[in-house]
Amino acid sequence: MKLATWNVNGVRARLDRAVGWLERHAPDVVCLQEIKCEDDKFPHAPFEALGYRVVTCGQKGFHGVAIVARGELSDVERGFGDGVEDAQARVVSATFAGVRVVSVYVPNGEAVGTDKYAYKLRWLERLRAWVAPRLASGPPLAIGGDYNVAPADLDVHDPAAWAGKVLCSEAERTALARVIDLGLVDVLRAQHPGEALYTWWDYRMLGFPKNLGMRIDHVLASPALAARVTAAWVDRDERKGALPSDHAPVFVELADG
DNA sequence: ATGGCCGCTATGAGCGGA
Repeated sequence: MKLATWNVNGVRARLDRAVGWLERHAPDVVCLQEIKCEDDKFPHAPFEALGYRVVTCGQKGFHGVAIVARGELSDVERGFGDGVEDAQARVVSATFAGVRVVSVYVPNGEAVGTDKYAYKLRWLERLRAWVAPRLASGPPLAIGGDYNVAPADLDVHDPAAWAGKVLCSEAERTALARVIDLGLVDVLRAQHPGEALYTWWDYRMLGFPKNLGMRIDHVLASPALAARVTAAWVDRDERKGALPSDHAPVFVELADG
């Protein structure tokens, strides 16, 4: 099974690229982030024409996540269901081919010390609380998404410049580590230890040509699923050319379970 | 060349992203 996660930065604005990308790579299941539309505005027809089904958790204008798969998506869950009042659409889950697939869009956090930063840290704690019981029992988990956290300095093109800043601060790294330390595996890092790999490059300042990137998009897998990983890579080619997203997709290849 | 922000909105300027 080929799984991918991609912050598409507007599924309508990126429709041609997204369709071409699906045709070329034929992933079995994709976690999308920043669809930037309400559920009924998602362009279902071109996805269905390629044989995909789509579940969304969207909102107007901002954020929004989806799962796209070549087959049935069951037990769809939108949000955390934790009783917290939260108008932002940032998580959707569904079971596909025996795997609990989760698409997450962790808040950006704006800057350390802001209200949005505090919301980000709370959100990561809510994610931890959501994951814990689902890791203890149930189908294997694949949590793909834009986590907006570079886990280590290796994941940052200029660690000194970014030290203590949003995406790299200790509190964010600790909050993400608390999720991972439940027993998940950062699949891309596990497949490429010690290698500087990035998934996002700023549109400004020649970020991509100069490779001024960060690794903030991750696939976290439960142990049983991590054991099935045969390869993981960043699709840097998708960041090239006309009108790209500022994020590149991450692919994971899984052996049959 | 992999190129100088982009997508969104009760748009046409301002906000948010990371």
